[in-house]
Amino acid sequence: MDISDLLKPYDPTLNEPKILERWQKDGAFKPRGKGKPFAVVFPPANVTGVLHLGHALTIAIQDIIIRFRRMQGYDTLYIPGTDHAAIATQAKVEAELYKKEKKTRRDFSREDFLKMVEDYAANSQSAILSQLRTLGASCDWDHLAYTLDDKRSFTVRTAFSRLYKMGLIYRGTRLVNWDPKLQTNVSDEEIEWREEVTPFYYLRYGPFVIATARPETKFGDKYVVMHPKDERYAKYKHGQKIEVEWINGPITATIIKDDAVDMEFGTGVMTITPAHDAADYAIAERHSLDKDSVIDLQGKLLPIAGEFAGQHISKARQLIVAKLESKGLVEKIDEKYIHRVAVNSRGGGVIEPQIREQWFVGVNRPFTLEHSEIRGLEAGSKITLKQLLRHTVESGQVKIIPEHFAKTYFHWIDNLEDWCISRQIIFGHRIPVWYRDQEVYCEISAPSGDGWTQDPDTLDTWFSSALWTFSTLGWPEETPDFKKYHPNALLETGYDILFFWVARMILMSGALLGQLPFPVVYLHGIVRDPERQKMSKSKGNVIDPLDIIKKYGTDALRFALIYGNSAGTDMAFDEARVRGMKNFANKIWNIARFVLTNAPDEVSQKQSASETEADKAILASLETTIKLVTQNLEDFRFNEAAQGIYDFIWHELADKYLEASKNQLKDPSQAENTRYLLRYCLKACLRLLHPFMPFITESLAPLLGEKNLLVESAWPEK
RNA sequence: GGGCGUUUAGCUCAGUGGUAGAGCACUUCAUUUACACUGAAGGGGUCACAGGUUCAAAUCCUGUAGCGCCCACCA
Repeated sequence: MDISDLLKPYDPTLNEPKILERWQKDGAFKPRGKGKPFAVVFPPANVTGVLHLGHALTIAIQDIIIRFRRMQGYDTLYIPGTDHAAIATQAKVEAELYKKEKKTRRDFSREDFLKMVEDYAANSQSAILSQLRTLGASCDWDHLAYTLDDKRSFTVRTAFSRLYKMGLIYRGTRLVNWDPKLQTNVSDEEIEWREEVTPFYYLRYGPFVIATARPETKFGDKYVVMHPKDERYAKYKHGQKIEVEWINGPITATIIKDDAVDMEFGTGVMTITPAHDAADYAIAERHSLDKDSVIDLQGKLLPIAGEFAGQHISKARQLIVAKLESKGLVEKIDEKYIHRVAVNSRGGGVIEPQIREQWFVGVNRPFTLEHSEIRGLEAGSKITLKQLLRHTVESGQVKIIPEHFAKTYFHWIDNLEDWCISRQIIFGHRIPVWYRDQEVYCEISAPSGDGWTQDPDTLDTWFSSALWTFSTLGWPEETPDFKKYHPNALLETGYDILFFWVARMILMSGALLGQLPFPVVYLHGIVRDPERQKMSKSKGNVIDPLDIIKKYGTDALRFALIYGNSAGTDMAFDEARVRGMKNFANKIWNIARFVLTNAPDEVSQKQSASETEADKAILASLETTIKLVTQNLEDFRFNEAAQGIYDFIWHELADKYLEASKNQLKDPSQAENTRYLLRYCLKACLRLLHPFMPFITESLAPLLGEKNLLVESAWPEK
């Protein structure tokens, strides 16, 4: 390429693919093997679909950091990867299957269905990787990882069995969030609450009136609960038994006094359904009450419902209310009650809590930290995961940016319950536990001998992504990669997965390695649509980064996402801003045309005697800009770094110095030094701008005599 | 119910103690001589409101209001 190729205006769509090829051919993103290690993982993208603008922001920030540090001489490693996203992916395939062929997963064998999900995941993965490249992510593709590939699966089994032996993973029976649609349970974090207007029934229950939004669950209600201090019911004693006429005839009810009851709400009296409601379950636990199931795993009523047994709860409600009315048990109905319904946010159905035996990570169980590089936690000390999670952030060893998210993090820890990690879906890591009669065997691989059966459940997808900072580096092998790049240099991700992912990485790294996964967490905000709505397929407001790139180029998109956005703050996506940044790219292109036309060859520096005021001013301004950009990048203020380089290039170099140079070039005593400075400033700008706009800078660099790829060049010092 | 954030120019947002900023939009001039995806000049804000601290507050403190998010077992 030479100056005649600098057609006008700048066309990123022609230019960017060529640059991608050059980086690719050169292996430019591999760690150089010398310098201080600096590793960053790309948050493994779900193979449920393609990348969105949020990923583009992630890549823009991470790639700026990586390119900046690489130029500074660090041994950078940027690890790309994808996440199998267990439930979300399986739900998606099931939904498409039903839409296309009206079939469900139960119409196929486990193997055949799994094959379909895996094909879907593989397709999606190749699309994602191509997008990562298009967005300019300078990842080392040799380190590509997938949460469900063989190496990662081995890491997962190792982690599971070690945590099991440490007493941190246990099997327990308790109330879990059951999704009857997907036939699996999900963790508390995966639940989304939706408000719904529903009738609220006031029912006569012996001498009391109880209120409920869900009469279909009330068959087994044999405990009636009230607050111990409620004067209205003082004459009833805890444990007292009374006979009441109920849906299917008389039952014996027991009075329970518990201060969980809100005296102000409803009538101040309630009956409980411990097997299908978390609050009721907690009361039943406190008083050792029976927890009879009323609903089966498909959402149908059990024999306890008498004549209604076998009916689906969604259909049974009206019939039950009709019967209650015929028996005169309905006091009144409030038609406008607002009820909160729990829904599986991973494409599932309405949650129906069920008592089930599941696998948990116990966050309050003391364990011995065998090895520790975490300050304040001695090797051999006994702590709980909760304490570990709190300590790492509280002690400042994991610094969260912006700082206020640390408060959110602590708040979450304080309310944290054991993490339910087993799922009843088939796409994911099979739990490495085998049973034979009463024997339980937990190891990395199956036991020898006959008669063993493996636990049919799979793991929560976040279990494998929690290991990501080291599963990608070869752990449990003590690989050179692992020794060099763990802890990672920092973690960069969206604040929306602080609990799902960030906290659990701290947990796994601490418990298994006695290390922090990273010293810094930089959280970015959510990219919203121009009306500030969250983008989602169902709303139809998703903006595809590839469409934007086609119109304005990757450089412009990256710069627009960075410019004017601060850590942890949501942004409303504004196409006009991207257009503005495309203009900026064009500006640089034209600066280069001017410089190359007027100073086509390398010039050596003239002595300062011939320096003009403009010369001095531009050099001083360049020096300030280098300091400013460097400092802001080191302090994670990407927006200010971007603004600094933008202002210098456009308003100092172009608007002032280029204009001044037009006269200076006519003066023989100044011409040579001016040519030198034009080239010098532009070259410095290309380097400073490279992390932000890697494509246009890389393509201009050779025209100015840069011998090496800009990716591999040194960061400007002065 | 608990927690967190936010309110700055028409729009989208930076700015955290020292004379109010950017991008887009707008007005006037310049008409192609690196760039019209341009240049020069300019208009536009009592920085939500009320108190307080300070020589000095958009910035720190207290309170109020609007908006938003997260967490939570009101049946």
